[in-house]
Amino acid sequence: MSKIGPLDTAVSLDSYECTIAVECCVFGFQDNVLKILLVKRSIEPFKDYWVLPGGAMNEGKTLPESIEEVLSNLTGIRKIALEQVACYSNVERHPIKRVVSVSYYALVKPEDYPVIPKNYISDIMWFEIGDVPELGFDHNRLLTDSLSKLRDNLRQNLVFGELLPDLFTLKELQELYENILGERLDRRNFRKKILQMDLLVPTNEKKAGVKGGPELYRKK
Amino acid sequence: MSKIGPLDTAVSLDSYECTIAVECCVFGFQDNVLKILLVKRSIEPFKDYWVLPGGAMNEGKTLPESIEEVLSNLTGIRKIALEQVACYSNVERHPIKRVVSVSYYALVKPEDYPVIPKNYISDIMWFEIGDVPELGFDHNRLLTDSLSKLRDNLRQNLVFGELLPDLFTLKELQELYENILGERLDRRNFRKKILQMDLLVPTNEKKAGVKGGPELYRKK
DNA sequence: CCCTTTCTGTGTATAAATTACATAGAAATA
DNA sequence: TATTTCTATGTAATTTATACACAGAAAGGG
Repeated sequence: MSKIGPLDTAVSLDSYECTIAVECCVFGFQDNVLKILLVKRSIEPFKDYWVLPGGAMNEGKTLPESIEEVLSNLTGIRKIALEQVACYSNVERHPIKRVVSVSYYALVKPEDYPVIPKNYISDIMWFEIGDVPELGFDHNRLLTDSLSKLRDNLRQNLVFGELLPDLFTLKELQELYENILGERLDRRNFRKKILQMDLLVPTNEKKAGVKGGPELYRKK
Repeated sequence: MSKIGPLDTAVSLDSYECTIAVECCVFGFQDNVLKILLVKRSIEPFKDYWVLPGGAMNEGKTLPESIEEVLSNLTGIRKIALEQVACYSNVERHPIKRVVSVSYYALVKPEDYPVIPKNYISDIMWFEIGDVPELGFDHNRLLTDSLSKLRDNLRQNLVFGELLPDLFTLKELQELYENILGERLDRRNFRKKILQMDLLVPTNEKKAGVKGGPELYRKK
């Protein structure tokens, strides 16, 4: 019976316990640029470093629920679609204690959540994806992995969550794609491909204030 | 400063701790069928249920290291390529205590690991993927998710780990693909596609005992 | 030993998907 | 009202994926 010894650990009540944290890459699209929400730590370790918003999993809550709680406290963000990315378990990834982190990403509209302070010195801020500084812990790695997963998802489906307003032009959607994928796309081919996915509905409304008077679309 | 309260949990030393388990879908290919290694529990909860091999993460070990330890104890399997699949955190997924599980999959050659007992009543056994019974905990779900991920990976790259012997024919490889993907493939188109991936090397050796005398290949 | 069976190995024609590319019309601005 | 800058659209070329048939080699049976 010793063969199944290791299995018992799944039930034994004195097994090693450890803090589980959730970290979330909150992506937003604003001023035609993909942005990421970061928070600045006010305590050690990594005091004054920017990191991904996150925190410990709470007793009686799942990981997504814990994320929602963290984000809700920080920004008022709630009920957003979360995508699980990966789990990080390196022993020395937290300098003080053992922490295993599970990362998620979320896609939101920054303008829906007034977390952007007026001044530039702040403990919570949207960063352009190209301007992300060195982050605390292994969070640059988490961000890279989340972005990869987002790109993969975007290439396959048409998932852009809450990144755009309800009504948007095809050009705005294309610019979102170009921003996330980091490559330029042909306008006509993009329109063709997106429209034949049959996930958008034209509204017959025109966007004012823009030359050409582009048509507005909405998600089906 | 209350805004960043939740963040502090990542460092506070009295945060909620919880058991972290790793579970592994060990896939093998034998007798031309995709199989999965299951173990039978000898203790409650889910006594006498089959489950995925797994166990608690150990102090000072990463999750992959913990998996390797579990598998090494069970089967002598070691140093295998693991792919992380997902993390499961439902509160009631373990009936006795809170356990968060991270699942992985691995691809091995069953014949390398003599875990198959002579008789059919056993605590560790390879199951054909179509004959998997109702498993303990939420392990049917974990298995489904792992299989999906394996299929996705197989469709994109040429990843079949240790599922085949060092030397194999293209037909054997094709049958592996067909088994995992659950669909039939055209022989000529499959050969064309696989060969132009430039990941196999022909050996000029012929497989004996098979009509037609097919050529053996090896992974580059 | 020969005949039959069953496997291997190969190429081409067709369809589908992707890419490249240019012009005419509408709205804004000066 | 002239100019600018955007929108909207179709087709040809290329690449990729799919469908499909026959000749030769090895094994097995009589």
